[in-house]
Amino acid sequence: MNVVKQTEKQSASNKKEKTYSIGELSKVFDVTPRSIRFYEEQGLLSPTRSGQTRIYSKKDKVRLKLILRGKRLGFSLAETRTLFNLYDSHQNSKIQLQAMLEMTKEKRALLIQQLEDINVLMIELDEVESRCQDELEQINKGKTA
Amino acid sequence: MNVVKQTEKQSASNKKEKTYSIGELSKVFDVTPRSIRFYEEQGLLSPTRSGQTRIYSKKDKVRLKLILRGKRLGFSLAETRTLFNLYDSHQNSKIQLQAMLEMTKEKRALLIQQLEDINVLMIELDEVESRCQDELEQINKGKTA
DNA sequence: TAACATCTTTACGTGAACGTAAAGGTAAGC
DNA sequence: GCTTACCTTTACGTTCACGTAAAGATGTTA
Repeated sequence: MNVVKQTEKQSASNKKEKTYSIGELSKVFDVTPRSIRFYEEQGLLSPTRSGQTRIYSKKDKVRLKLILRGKRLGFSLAETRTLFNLYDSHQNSKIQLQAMLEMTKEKRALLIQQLEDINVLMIELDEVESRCQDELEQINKGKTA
Repeated sequence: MNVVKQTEKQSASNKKEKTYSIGELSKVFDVTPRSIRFYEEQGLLSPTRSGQTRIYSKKDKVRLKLILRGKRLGFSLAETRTLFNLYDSHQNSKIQLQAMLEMTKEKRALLIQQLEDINVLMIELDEVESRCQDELEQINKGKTA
């Protein structure tokens, strides 16, 4: 009868920090649980467990967001993992920092290229669109087709 | 001895229009001939032939450029093909035009999302980079590590 | 004429990112 | 106590975008 479920109970019984089930995250980000488990298998997430069940913290949630954004920008999971590892390693040796800088530089170049691509495509879409609309008007007015 | 090859000969013997071999295009765009043939197999290119050999026109070259830009932006070959088909169909029925408009709209939304993603990532890269450089300076000065 | 560079087709192989059963555990609610 | 919902693991299957021989045709160069 009561729509309120897990979420409420947790925040009532436990004041520590909000956590998420795999199903919740899957809905929030519109990905399948299978994908989320796969990301873990690939070393991109490491949720804690309650028995067998995975418990995701806010940090995990942020990570997932980063993974998905990376995907949208064409990063492979392996690349994202590498970035995570570099970022996580707080021993931060000189070599690691330099690797990080090189990676950011590389990625930045790619992003700039993408920006260019997007600009060009946007303009082309503009043209195509207005031409389409013109033709549609023609059809609707004069019965050209 | 002479570095000048096919290209020269063609433009000398034939004033029509410049054409390209698969090898030329492959160098120009830094893709393998295998990929170019694959795009043809998928219905994205249809070069003419001279005997068995594929001959690519300027139009084909433009198409290839579009394919690759699409790829960089995360378009599948199937999507690009659909766009090509819509664009090519000059019978331009009302339905096709509307399909085209919807597709451009969809794509535009994706591009806007990507722009957002890129902006966010750029800022993050800035932060990471300056932090890295700070730490590198620390290391180089005080021998912190 | 022989060697090479480049082209061709056919066809099996591959890596990434999941999809999809199958079979079972656990906790909530009726 | 039974159903329902959600979780788990294991493991094979699939799609996309090519890679990679293998084997042969064609054309230019030494």
